[in-house]
Amino acid sequence: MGDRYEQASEVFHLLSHPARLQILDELRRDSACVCHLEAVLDRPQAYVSQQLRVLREAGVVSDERDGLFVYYHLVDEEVERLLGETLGPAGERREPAGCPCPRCQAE
Amino acid sequence: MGDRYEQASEVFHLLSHPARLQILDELRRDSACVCHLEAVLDRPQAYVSQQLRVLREAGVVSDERDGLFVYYHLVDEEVERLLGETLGPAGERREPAGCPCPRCQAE
DNA sequence: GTAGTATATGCGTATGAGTGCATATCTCAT
DNA sequence: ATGAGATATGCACTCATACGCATATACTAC
Repeated sequence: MGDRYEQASEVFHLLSHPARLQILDELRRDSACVCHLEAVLDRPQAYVSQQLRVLREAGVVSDERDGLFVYYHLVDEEVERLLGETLGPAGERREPAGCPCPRCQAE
Repeated sequence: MGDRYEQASEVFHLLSHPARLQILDELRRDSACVCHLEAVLDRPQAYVSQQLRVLREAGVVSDERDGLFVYYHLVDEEVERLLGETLGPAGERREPAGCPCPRCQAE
């Protein structure tokens, strides 16, 4: 079937967006809560949540609640390889100022 | 700068489209004329030409005229690697019925 | 020149994606 | 139960994109 290309194009569509790309790049370093991503991207919380929803519904990230915070993980290996191909190896985890989650507070 | 993600997302955007993806997949097997792609995709000529323009203006394919026919080549190595990553190794070149170019006519 | 074939371009339209904003939901603490 | 912080959802608006179609251009043969 030709919808092999349909399927593949959907994966690329997820990556064809700067904010989503940055989120995924951050998540491949380490899982992170929404407030962490909000601080790194410097975008409103609702905006980050919406992009996370797109990624979640596509199945490339998973969410895990811990008290007030929700931690997101990158779970798609193909996406991880594609990120490595175009962005190079994952960098260091950054601890942005203004993120209240316990992980970022433990400087 | 953060527009590293901007740049990368543009590459992914090109690939986030079934028809363009199929064109690029065909071109990584071998260069091909428009009528070849038109036959493989089973789409109107104008449609194929428009997608080729997008790819050409993005610099991932080049065009080379030979008489009546224009042959397109895949020239972007990163795109070639990304295609290999998600579509697997390139398959055999197909010679579709209904393509008048000399290459396809030499069965 | 004309005719015919291959390819490119321009334009109109409709559908969907991206984004902002208000608000709802969940959880914990008091 | 109330309040506060973290996250999710719903809705509306705008703008880009995909696509179809008519037409223009480029080349060849006669």
